[in-house]
Amino acid sequence: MAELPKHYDPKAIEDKWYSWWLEHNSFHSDASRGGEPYCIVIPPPNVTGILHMGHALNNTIQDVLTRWQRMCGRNAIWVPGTDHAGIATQNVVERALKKEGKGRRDLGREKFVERVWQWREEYGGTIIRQLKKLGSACDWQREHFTMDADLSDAVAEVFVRLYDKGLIYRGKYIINWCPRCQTALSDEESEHQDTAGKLYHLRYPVSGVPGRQFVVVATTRPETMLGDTAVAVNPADERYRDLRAGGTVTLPLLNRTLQVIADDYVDPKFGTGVVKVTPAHDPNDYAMGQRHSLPSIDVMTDEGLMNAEAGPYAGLDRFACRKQILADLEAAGLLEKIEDHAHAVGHCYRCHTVVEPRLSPQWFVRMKPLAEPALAAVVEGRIKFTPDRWTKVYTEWMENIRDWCISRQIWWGHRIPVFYCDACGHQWAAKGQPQTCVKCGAANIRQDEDVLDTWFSSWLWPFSVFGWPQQNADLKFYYPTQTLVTASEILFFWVARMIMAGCEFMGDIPFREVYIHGTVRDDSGRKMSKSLGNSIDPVMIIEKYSADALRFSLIMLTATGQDVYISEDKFEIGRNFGTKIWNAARFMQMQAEGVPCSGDLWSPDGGHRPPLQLSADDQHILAKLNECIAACDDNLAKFRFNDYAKSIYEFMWHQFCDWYVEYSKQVFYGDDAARKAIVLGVMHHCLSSALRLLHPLMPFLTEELWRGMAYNQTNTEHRTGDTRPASLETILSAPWPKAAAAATWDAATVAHVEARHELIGLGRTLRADNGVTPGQKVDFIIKPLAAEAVARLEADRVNLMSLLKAGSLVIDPAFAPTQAMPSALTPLGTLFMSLGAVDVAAEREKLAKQLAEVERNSAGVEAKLGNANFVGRAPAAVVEAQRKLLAELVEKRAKLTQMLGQLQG
RNA sequence: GGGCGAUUAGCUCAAUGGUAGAGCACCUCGCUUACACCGAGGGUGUCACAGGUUCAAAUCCUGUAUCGCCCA
Repeated sequence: MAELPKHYDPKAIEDKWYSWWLEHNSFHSDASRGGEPYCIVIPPPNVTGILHMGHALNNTIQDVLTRWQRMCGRNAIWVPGTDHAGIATQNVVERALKKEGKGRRDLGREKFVERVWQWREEYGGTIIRQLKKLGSACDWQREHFTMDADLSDAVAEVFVRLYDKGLIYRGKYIINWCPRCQTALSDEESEHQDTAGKLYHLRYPVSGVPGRQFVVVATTRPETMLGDTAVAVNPADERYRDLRAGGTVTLPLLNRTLQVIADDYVDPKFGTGVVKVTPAHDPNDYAMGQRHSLPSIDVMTDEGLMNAEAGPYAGLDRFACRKQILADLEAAGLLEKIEDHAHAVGHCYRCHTVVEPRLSPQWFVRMKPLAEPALAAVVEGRIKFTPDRWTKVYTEWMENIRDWCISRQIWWGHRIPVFYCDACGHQWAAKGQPQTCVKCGAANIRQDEDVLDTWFSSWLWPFSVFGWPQQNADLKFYYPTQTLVTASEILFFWVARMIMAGCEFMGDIPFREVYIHGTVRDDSGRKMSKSLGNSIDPVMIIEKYSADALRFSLIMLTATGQDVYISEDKFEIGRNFGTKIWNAARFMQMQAEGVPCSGDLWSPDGGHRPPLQLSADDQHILAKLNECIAACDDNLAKFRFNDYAKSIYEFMWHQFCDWYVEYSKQVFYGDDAARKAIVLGVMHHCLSSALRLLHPLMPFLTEELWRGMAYNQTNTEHRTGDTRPASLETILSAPWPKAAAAATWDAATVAHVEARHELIGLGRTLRADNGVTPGQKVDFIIKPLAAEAVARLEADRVNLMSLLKAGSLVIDPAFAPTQAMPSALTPLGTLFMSLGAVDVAAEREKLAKQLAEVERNSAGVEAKLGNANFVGRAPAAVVEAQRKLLAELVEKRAKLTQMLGQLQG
């Protein structure tokens, strides 16, 4: 191939390979191919969505898992799609209509829904395009949308089943109402925000009780007083015995007579011990209303304006009404006081409008019976959460689960499949579009106006995407799926409900493991959000740094399950790493000219062919590669993605580039052709393995180099146990490297190389400490520790001289310095640096400092070993390690003392 | 009010009872024919605080403080 350019240019490459993968259907999985399935279903992003960093992280993780498992030989599939995001999408289209001066009611239901579909056709593909930019290896042939006909059929099927089972009911309850979206929300969709509010103490006039002119009630929402139908006290509260005996309490402003009730719910210690009761606007008050048969008066309209029940306040906005009421009460001398009061106020999760608790007829799912098996699945360990702490959060929620409000007063979504007969009053649920009443046959039937919560389709996702309720081969093969990757925000919304749906409709869990990652935050810890203006656009990062860099950096920074703090400069990590690998490959390419070696000389079981003479450094890098493979396997299996990224980073950058490439230069600059071929072979083995290990994380760069280095033609490894035809054409289907079973290296040799690296490091420190510039050559002498080290060090001579930039190197067991020389104790012996003039005082100071350190350490170890309890109770291996350490320290101490003595003399 | 996290180098985080580490940032030197998106060298951290368990605690237990999240 042509020589690689000096800098990796991802722009030219990422789109090219993604198109190639799509053209060759590389991401497609087919159940009929068999094998062991590995399946992930994507958390479907909103069709209105645009990619943010949370998506980037979430989808990178799924992509890593899918690509990894595919390379391991499993029949891996990642099923993509979007959800119809009922409220959000309707909002978007309504905003567009508003610009035309129209509302949805001007169009009518049918035309409006048409208009939404139109919008979806035009703009709904944005996030999918962005996922592709990111490199997501989704099986796009199986892309689904929750409003598609087959998924809609699943929704209707589920509704009818639950309805017929009595698990869906309609009733008038207090629900969370968003006056802006004009629909009910589920409890989960009402987000509580801590708010610095006020507690208003209101005086309600009392008559018929001697000595009592009024009672004082406290409220955070004074406007709801217009709907009060009672005041309540605790039955044990002696203070209000007189009031309960027969007084009359009048609601100010409206002059309504209020009942006085006694209920255990009332906390005598809160405020005055008297509370106002507004059954139509507060869940607790509603419960009291039920217990005491109180009337409920709804005082607001759908828009959050006061209605006719509010008398003179009718037509006012609820917050304007609050102001007016306070002013009027004040004027009447009925406002006792206002206190600061911090409380949590519900906000609409879509538009952030303050939610109004309101009595309203809605559809609900009875959750208890569904929750039981779903709870058991997790408690019994059939589904495992990572990190484990989410198990408890899940358990708590499931044990205290409340019924799910599933009806929404919007038009975009699955219309509730309940029909009413106006002739006989019959009500029933059915799929399709019945024309007549199933009971009396009358034709004047109508369908419920409401649509279902979007999550009512999402909770079916793990099986609806495979065609359920149809029973087919896909469903059988892929379900249950393996891994679900998600953020904690939707644990209740989605994860818990999917488990319930899986258990109920499939009779089996939807996935075996759930990995919950953290939230992406800016570098000062704030959640990234459009309104804060602190979000970093992943697409911009891809443009600037490449998708590979975005992916690598994000994963590198994400500690398991912890939140991620990012700023733009963090993406340099991935970009720089990509360039580093690119240049290592370039170096190999330059050296390969005229060297008769290409491709991979190793088979996956660790044996190499033909038999090769491996140098100490060859063995060392192979051992490090083996460690790296094992670390990647282990970390990926445990969802420790950052450690997986770090394993490859450390291997490629520090082991391969810093040491092995530097070692190889001596071989390539020499004239031993056989040695060159072996070194090049080792390098190819390392690079082709590392590229595969890295592929799940940096798919584009690794594909480019896989082919650029011709591994698609020369790599001879074959996957074992894979049902697919072995293909090396794309790295995507190349076999995952295997840690060698039988080592091809000698442990003592590997340890020697480690020790030599340490020696070189110490030598470089000597140079730097003594002001020797990097280019300047200087003479070194090694006094080896043991006789056996001499031969090894002699063999290392060229390498040592090169890496130490030595003018000369003497290896002499009998060496005794005749003058002051900078020196260092290394694991292989004492290293001396020969300089004309030496700052003796500075050298002594340095040695004295080292000696003090060694003495401090050895004293500590000696104390430990002198402690009978330690020797008696600590594990033998720990004690042994301490003994060995002490021996080393003692020897070091002797050496340092001797060297200090020599300096003195 | 209840629950869950976090608190380790300037920043972001590892260390899973046995001598506290990495990346980034920063400083010094170097454009040595893979790479300046680079190389070499440079870390004196009351492991938030206070008790306890243990031969041994950043790690386990109990409390306290601060910050964050979830649920009422």
